[in-house]
Amino acid sequence: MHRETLQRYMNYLLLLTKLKSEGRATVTSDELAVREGVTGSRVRQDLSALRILGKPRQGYRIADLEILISSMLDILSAKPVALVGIGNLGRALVLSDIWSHAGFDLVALFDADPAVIGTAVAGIPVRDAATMERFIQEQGIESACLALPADKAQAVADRLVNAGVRAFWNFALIDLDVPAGIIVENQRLEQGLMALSFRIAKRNSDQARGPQD
Amino acid sequence: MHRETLQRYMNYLLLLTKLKSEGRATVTSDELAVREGVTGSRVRQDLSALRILGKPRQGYRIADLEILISSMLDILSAKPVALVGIGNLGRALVLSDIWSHAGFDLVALFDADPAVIGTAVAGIPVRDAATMERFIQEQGIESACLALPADKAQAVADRLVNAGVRAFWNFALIDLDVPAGIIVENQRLEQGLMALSFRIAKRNSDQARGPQD
DNA sequence: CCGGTCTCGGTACCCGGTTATCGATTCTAC
DNA sequence: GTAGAATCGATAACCGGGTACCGAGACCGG
Ligand SMILES: NC(=O)c1ccc[n+]([C@@H]2O[C@H](COP(=O)([O-])OP(=O)(O)OC[C@H]3O[C@@H](n4cnc5c(N)ncnc54)[C@H](O)[C@@H]3O)[C@@H](O)[C@H]2O)c1
Ligand SMILES: NC(=O)c1ccc[n+]([C@@H]2O[C@H](COP(=O)([O-])OP(=O)(O)OC[C@H]3O[C@@H](n4cnc5c(N)ncnc54)[C@H](O)[C@@H]3O)[C@@H](O)[C@H]2O)c1
Repeated sequence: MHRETLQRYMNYLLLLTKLKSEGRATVTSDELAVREGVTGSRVRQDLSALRILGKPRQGYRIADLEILISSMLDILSAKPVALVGIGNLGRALVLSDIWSHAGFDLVALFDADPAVIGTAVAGIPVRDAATMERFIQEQGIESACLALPADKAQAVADRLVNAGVRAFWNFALIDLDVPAGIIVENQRLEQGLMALSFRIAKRNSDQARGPQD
Repeated sequence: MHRETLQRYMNYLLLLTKLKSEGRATVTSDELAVREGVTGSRVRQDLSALRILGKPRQGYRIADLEILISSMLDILSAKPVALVGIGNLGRALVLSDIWSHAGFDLVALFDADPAVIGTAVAGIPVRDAATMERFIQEQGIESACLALPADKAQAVADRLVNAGVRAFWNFALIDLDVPAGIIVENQRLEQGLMALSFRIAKRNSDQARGPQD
């Protein structure tokens, strides 16, 4: 599955949550389509691929969509995850509620700074990074989020792989070198900002040329 | 231009910076290709679209690539930008060095909390959000980053649009409603985490079925 | 100097994502 | 009950990004 498609599914889910909170029980393909900038046709094909059936003149049942899309993304499972690096970024991530939304359960925080070890963030204690391997192994944690300086990330990742971690959400500005089979999802905030820059440049040049429609 | 293509250009740029720091002066299309998981053909077409010429048996001059890709993304320009919401996330963004890499110059910070107003982060003073409009107008700032709670984001965005802001980098978990022509680039960290969840589920099911190759 | 090899530039083709279209089904209105 | 509108499901057509391929230029070794 391509990234665009995956992103569409995620956006459907985000939108469904909103619709449900408004009391809606069903939704049509065209409604989902306009929010995504695609046609109803595309939406119907997306849902069809998940074996989701709708009813003519009624649409799709929101509850069905939520369950099926969620299970495809495997975000119902509460996979335990650890976060290493309780700086500004780490703290913001801990305090956000994205973990449960994406099927993770944030169960452990680690840092190397004595000033933060022993404190708690969002009720989760910050442990000494020196004790990391043991805790990870004992708890069977297979996912980790890295929010620490680029020059520390590779060494920490190596230790975590040894302890059994098989998937990383990496914020450090470095390409991690990991064994085959280990997943690294890099979160490069730079890219969002560069994309914004490009869109600004494009809009400005389009307006300078004058709208063509 | 599609998002995938844009992302490829950005990755070329990131990689070029690294190569240059290693003392390299030229790079071949195949070298750039393997890092991106595409063929040399695709890279040559990408570069050809930017009117970048290489030399047979030598490759492309890294300096040329950097300048042309950078200018396409318009990241040489140092556009002034303001950041609103100096919480954990805002602080992490201020302290990162992504702004200059993406063609922006972070010139102003705003918050509503008296406890942080008057302090400074990375040498930039935090101003009272009440004085936001005036400063934005006087400085001619047209870009803003929103790192504040979802229920405050729309009101702040409205005020900023009135003051002249025409592009947003939005971290609040809400779909901003803005006039036509105003750009909103949403940074949804949830998506990265959901993508990780999906990749984990896919790997696990693939392994269960056994490698097919 | 010359064949061999490497890599670029351009072209043709392919594939899959997207849209368009049409028949089938269900609900509403009278 | 029937006409009409709305919406789904399926299929076909379209389009553009990606790949394969080939000829041309550049460097190397002998
Ligand atoms: N584009 C992006 O993805 C992006 C954006 C912002 C920041 N970042 C990066 O995220 C990282 C964290 O940012 P931040 O503002 O929170 O930085 P920070 O300095 O505030 O936090 C880093 C934390 O990591 C801890 N740490 C250092 N070495 C460690 C180790 N070996 N084991 C465990 N913990 C260790 C430190 O004690 C500190 O608490 C930085 O590398 C920054 O460059 C990336
Ligand atoms: N997926 C994501 O994109 C993602 C991830 C993490 C956090 N977030 C969001 O980012 C936002 C900030 O996160 P955080 O951890 O820094 O929160 P935070 O509470 O630490 O910081 C919010 C800051 O905004 C300030 N603020 C509130 N109202 C304001 C106003 N009207 N004008 C100016 N400033 C105002 C507060 O004083 C505070 O300093 C939150 O909304 C959070 O949900 C999003």
